[in-house]
Amino acid sequence: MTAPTSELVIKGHQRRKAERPQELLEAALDLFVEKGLNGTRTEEVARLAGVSKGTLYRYYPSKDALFKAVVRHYLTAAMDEVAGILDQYEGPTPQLLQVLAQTWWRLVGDSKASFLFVLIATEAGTYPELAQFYMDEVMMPGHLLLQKVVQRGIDRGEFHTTDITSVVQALIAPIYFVVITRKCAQVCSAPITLQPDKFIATQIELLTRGLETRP
Amino acid sequence: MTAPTSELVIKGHQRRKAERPQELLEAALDLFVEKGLNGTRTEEVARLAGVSKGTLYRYYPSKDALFKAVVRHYLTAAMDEVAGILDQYEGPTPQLLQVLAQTWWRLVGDSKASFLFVLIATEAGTYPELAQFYMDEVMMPGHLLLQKVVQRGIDRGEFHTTDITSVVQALIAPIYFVVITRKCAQVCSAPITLQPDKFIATQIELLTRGLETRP
Amino acid sequence: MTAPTSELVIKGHQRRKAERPQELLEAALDLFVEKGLNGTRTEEVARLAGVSKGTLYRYYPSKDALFKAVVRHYLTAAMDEVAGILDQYEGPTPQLLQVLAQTWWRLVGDSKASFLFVLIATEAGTYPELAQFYMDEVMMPGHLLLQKVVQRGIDRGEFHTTDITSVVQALIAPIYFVVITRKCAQVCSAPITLQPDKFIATQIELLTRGLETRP
Amino acid sequence: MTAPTSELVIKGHQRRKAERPQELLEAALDLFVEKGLNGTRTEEVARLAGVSKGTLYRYYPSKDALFKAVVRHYLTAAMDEVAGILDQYEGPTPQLLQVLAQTWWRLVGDSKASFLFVLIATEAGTYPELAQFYMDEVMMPGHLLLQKVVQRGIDRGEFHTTDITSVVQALIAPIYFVVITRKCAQVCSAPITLQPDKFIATQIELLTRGLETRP
DNA sequence: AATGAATGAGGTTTCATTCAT
DNA sequence: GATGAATGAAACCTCATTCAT
Repeated sequence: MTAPTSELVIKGHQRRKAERPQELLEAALDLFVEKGLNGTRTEEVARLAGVSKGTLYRYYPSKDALFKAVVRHYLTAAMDEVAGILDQYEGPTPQLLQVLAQTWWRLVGDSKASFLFVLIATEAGTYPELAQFYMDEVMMPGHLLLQKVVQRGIDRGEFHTTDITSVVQALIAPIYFVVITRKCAQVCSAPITLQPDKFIATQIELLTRGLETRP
Repeated sequence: MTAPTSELVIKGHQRRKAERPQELLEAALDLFVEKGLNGTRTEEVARLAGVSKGTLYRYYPSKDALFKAVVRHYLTAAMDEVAGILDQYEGPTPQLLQVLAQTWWRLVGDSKASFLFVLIATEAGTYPELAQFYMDEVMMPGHLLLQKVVQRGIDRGEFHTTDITSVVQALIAPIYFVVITRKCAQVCSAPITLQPDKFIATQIELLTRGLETRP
Repeated sequence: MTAPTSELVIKGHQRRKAERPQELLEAALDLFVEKGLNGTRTEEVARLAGVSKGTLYRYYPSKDALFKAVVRHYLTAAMDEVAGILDQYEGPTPQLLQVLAQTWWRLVGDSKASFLFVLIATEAGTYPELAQFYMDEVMMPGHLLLQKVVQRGIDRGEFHTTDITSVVQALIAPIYFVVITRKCAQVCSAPITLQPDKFIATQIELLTRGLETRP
Repeated sequence: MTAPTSELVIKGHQRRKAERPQELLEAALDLFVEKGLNGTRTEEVARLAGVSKGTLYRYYPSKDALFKAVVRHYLTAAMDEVAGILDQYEGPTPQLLQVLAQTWWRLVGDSKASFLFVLIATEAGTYPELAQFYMDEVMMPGHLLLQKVVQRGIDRGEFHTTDITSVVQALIAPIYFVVITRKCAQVCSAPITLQPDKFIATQIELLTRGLETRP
């Protein structure tokens, strides 16, 4: 029989407080994905998280800050995890690519957060600072990561010399497609039905096959 | 020697008036693409078109109506033209697909209007009626059209039996990619440089080759 | 019988429009004086001017801009007029000082606008930019003007050599007193009753007498 | 050798607690003077005093109450001390006036608290109850006190018969000037430099000389 | 028909005050 | 008693839409 740790005795206000940021980020992600950045009202985020307007502003001092926190929480963290795999992996690059893609898909692609990828494209004009933030924190690191992977394959003689940019594009393109298609299907009677797992698997297979050096 | 038609004598005020709707739609498209639906102010549309707010509302009684008119003008018309090709075309389906894709690309894909395709995904939550309108007027007809084409290829024995939905998806995916990438490049220092013509050509080639029946 | 000038035919919207800025500035001055800068709500200014919130913002894009316009309209203009007298005056400096003081009193001191002089002292911490604006546009020019006058008296041998700053202070001090006393009297049962005309006349007399060179 | 009084054993928490009200009043005065009543946030007062918001509200149940406490602590107490001098003083009235003025200046005029005198003028409209409180607790007693002094001088044949109100005004006017000038100098590049001690001394000298009966 | 002045609902953000811990 | 999380009434400001001229 052990004494309760300090964590276990937290309850009421304290317990709520510890969970607030997470709850608010979840609510914000849901609404940003559903209604866009401009279309989401801060009060609605608060209500969805079960708190009042004022509480939201206690944790995130502005809508911009809230968006940045959402991006950091749902994307940057995942990017770092994916990058960590690259540093430690020892095996052949085609397999590495598979692992990276699957990890990314599991962490981001297969969740609402993936919609942030498209969101920024339409809201960039209204929120230029956030667009730049997104580019700096997510897009640039992502591209650098993918470039390193492809370069690794070329250096090890596993990939034939090719245009690295094209490969990066080919890796990103299906993401946009899945994201947008999924969103359209939610909003209205969808003419398209998509099986994301199957779709993404096919894309990766095509790509890695195309990249491999052949006798 | 022919008498001047009524069209030819229109000038000055009259001429301006006849061009107003067109100029307003151009301005609206520019701004919707740049700032999104929610982020575009009607006054700015009017100013960009060189008229006053009141004049805008004389032609289009609301922002929603303006958006619908933009969609009809830039997308529905193009869709009809593409559909017209299908009805008249007599040759082999692979060539038909090429012609359709090129026509669509020339009319829509290679212009600002293509961004509407992505725009609706982020604004759908805020303007559900417009989202439904877009689905009914653009997306559904587009898919039906493409399905008819693929079915035609199968019926004529030119395409091997396949999942029609997959083909439609494969035709649409590169569009999203080009649109989003182009937008990101406008807003900030883009890590990606894209040559749309080359990109789209490659995609179509891959697709049609994959669809052909082989010995 | 003359044709009506274009001014006379202005009516309705147009007529109102021409008067709006003036009416808004009057309302703003009234409320700034009554409740301070921070205590005045923009909506109240609009209502007092007989218009809606939106109309206020059509003419003055922010509360700060409104305050600056009030200062320019009620103080800067008066300062310029006072300065104009200095440039043209040819007579003895003691008389010039009398004329300047009386003019200033008539234009500013004897109106609500004089309270702006004190207002800025308490609101400076909350609106530092406006405080600086006030210093640059009103206080500095005022002091320079007064310094020039005193210097003129010394140069012409009418005033004995003295500390110019002290004279400027002595000219300004009674203004503050009158302004604050008047305000206190408005708010509550005043223990002080003030006759501004008599008070200011006495102050000026004392000052000019003290400045004159004597045999 | 004396037993330790209860005061001497208070320390740590106890000692802190006993000083809380004083520390809170100091913080409140600092901020009221810097930012005005409306511009000061209660949380900032608490933070400057080194306690939490809740603690502030434990001692002073509202912002109004806090302001009243500040006024009582910094002004009413000083007024009482000054009034005490009047009751005990036996010497000639001109000297009494000098002592009173110097005492007041040392206790209030030469400290931040003197700014409260001007503060109320701009905030009166927003906080009418506080304005009335200030009038009742500070201004009225002050005027009555001064009136009594002047009356004493007249009754004893030391002052020539004169308008008592004018004397009271003449005593108060330089206070306003010093307070406002000092504040302006803090906020921005001040065109005026003031030596308060010298200024106030000159004022008093002028006044007392003017009041004395002459042969 | 064209203009742009006017409106007011609604959005983001602040802050005095309360109260569970 | 002390804390600071939570509240929600306002405050500033925007902008789609109307309508007198």
